[in-house]
Amino acid sequence: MTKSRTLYLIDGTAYLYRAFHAIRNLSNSKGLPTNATYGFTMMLLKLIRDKEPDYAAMFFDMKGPTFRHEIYDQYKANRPPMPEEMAVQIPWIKKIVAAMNIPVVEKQGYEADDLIGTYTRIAKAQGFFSVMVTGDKDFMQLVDRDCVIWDPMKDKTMDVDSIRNDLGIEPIQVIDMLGLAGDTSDNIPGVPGVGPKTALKLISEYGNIQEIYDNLDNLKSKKAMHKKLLDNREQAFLSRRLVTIERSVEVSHDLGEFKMEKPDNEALAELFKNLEFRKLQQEYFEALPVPEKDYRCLTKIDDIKKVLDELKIPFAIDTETTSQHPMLAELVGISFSCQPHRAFYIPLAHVRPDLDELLLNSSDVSSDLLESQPDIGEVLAMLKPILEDPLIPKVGQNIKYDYIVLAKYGIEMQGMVFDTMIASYLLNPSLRGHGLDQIAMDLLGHKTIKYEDVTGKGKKQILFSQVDIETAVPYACEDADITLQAHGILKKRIEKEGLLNLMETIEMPLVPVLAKMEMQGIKVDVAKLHDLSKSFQQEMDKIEKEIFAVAGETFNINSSQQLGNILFEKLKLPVQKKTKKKTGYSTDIDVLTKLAEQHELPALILRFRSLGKLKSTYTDALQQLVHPSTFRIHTSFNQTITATGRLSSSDPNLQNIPIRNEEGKSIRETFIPEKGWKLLAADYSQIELRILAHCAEDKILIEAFTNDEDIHTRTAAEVFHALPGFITDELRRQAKAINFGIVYGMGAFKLAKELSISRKMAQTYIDNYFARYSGVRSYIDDTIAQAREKGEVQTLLGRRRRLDDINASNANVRGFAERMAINTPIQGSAADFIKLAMINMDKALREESMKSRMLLSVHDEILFEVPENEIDALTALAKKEMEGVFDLKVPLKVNIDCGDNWAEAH
DNA sequence: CGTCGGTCGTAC
DNA sequence: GACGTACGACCGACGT
Repeated sequence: MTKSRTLYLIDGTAYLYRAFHAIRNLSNSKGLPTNATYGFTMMLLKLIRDKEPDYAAMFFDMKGPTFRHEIYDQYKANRPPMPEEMAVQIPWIKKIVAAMNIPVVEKQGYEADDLIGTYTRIAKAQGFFSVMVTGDKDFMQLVDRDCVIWDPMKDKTMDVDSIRNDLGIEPIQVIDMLGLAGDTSDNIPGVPGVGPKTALKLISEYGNIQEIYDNLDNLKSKKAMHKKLLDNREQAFLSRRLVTIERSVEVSHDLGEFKMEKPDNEALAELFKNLEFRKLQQEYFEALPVPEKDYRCLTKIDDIKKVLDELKIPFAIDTETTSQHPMLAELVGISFSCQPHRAFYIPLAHVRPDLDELLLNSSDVSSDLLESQPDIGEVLAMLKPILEDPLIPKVGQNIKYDYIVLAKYGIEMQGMVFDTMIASYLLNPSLRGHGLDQIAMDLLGHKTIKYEDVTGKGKKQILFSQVDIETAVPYACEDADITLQAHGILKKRIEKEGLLNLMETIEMPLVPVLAKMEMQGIKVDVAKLHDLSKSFQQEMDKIEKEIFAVAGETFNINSSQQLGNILFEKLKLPVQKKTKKKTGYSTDIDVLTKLAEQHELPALILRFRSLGKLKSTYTDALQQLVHPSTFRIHTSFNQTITATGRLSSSDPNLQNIPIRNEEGKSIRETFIPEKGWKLLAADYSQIELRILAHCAEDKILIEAFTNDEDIHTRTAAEVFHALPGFITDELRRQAKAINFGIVYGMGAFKLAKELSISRKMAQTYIDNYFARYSGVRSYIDDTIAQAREKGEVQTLLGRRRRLDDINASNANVRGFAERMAINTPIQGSAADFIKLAMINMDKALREESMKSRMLLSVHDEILFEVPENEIDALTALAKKEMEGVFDLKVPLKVNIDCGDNWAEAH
């Protein structure tokens, strides 16, 4: 290659199309298609990395007719309009090109080809070597000793020699070849019946079209060909003209404009972030200069006082502790940040990591460490008025955790105005996690120090209190710093997305309410749990023996794989269904229940399984989780897990404690109140169907709820065309299944299975349902239509969930999204209501100075612990607050029961 | 020895 | 393939 300056001329339009068609179904979480943008970007990056061009320019076609349309009105007339998915990506592609500092050339009336053709001519005149970056064969006509084609996607170069070799003609002859052959994609006719092969042959023989026609009579070919050429003479010359790239468009001759500058890495990083090109984003953020960080460790009371006095608002706070569970955690240090890249850490309770070392060394080592930390009591006393001031706003990442930890040290934090974890969740509740590390990467492109990096993991893991202060400082400061920075970005997004009201009126006020419930915990009868475990174990031992006797061998009953082999291979019982991932035979409840008709083993297995479930998941696990000092169970309510807005509960999950059968009830009985107190459960009755009635404005549903009818009986009457008085328990049960199914978007198949009826019959029921509940029918249709349009659904209080698959071409995938579209507004609105009710109840209990306290929330139920003398007052209060939480077109109804254990209260 | 996907079962 | 939302126990394959 020549050493002279090289100009890269990039055929932007061609790459836009190629990238769009080469990559399928790529989009970011906001539903923006990004396939073309991605392919285009990769092409550009390859060009920049492989060729390191000094001069480059990008060319695009411009909308509107060109001179080719003037001479041939059918030019490109067969082209379908640009797909919407491609059009929306063009602004992004242009932004990327701009951020890469590549000049763009467009000119009305000309295509990219003509501009590139013109510039190769200018470049040659100015002593430049040209590389046309394209995959389009039309450009071969421009190739000469100073101009080649390079296709980054195939990494293939075409020069004069390769064209001669490949085609057997000179580059300039490509014009004549294409003129004869035409081009279907551009609707250039050429000579019908003459394809590329024939055209090549003719051109290599005669040189050009003119020569062919001049020598038509001497043509050494068939008569048919002769006629084709003769009949389409005009068309051949017209086509030749159409495929000829114009090389004298009026443009600036100053190639200095194309001198490459450094890309704007910051802008690129921001673009890649929005497009969610994770790997590229990371690369470009890493290329940015790292801002100077100011992370300090404060140990002197005077210094701490000074910094606290200057603390600007809002500030981010983060606590470091000895445990992931706030109820078991001891405070080790606290970090604050009120300016980006600046944070400070106050170590409070770091200890020597290794006791042996402490003993070996002289005792003043440990006193060094003590001296290097301020007195925890003194620091907390200084912090208390700030943290408890509701007018001093605080932000945090999972700030409920910090609230609980601090509460144990006598600080009841107030003014918690923003939680970055919750904000991230509200912006996209479908996301897997909302950890600070993910938020830092997504929003700031920053890779955080991992907790494990500091404490180690597995067997080698140490407590945070055992981490060196020097090691702790950057970690702890970073958490506060990142939280504050993320707050800045997330706050704007929350506002922009219209989620601020939800954040301020529901999610943030809920934080201290949940925290107090977690701290309160619930009492369990440990002795009874222990007895239950024991009796379950005894029965399991017995059944295990029977199972092994019947099976004729011992095996692991808990292994569905081994069980499947026994049932279906050894005993040759009929296979009911396979497991989803082809791993083997299904042995679930339905299968075993069916098999129980013909063999004694399945029933034994079912019993064994049921007992094992209760023991391992509940009676054993709950005992483990009794707090060593409160003797109560403190679950974690997670506010940022579910896609619909519900809370979830873990460690232990108190939202799936059994209730349906006798043994299940016995587990609920172990949840008890304090002596002299009762448990009081307040349940929303049919809250989801009431929300459906409201949203669908369905006449029958509204009437039924307004009259406080039994909704399942009413549905039975409607669906089975009977008077309510004639509805049997069985019919009511079936109607109940239908009502549930509606909320979940159930199909006939599942209903048929549920009710053990034919699919046809199930379909009839569903048809009957929608015929009667016509409001529900149109609500479902409207909701799906709206979801299609907006790509998301929302609850009554404005909680949103994106449904990217709602327009999927795969009917299965789309069906799934459609059912989510139906269920999410209903389930999510119910979640909104119970959250709001909890906030209101908490406030009311305080205002009424009642001792009663909220313990748990289980989706449509709130469980209270109430002193006996407050039962009536609490019953009235809960009914009032919960039923009045939101004004619907139907009344909300709350059922309340009270008892000496959770089973009785229900 | 830890991680992770699969299967199963509990709740609303 | 066919009913939404969770948590978690257990198994077994796989990687360190």
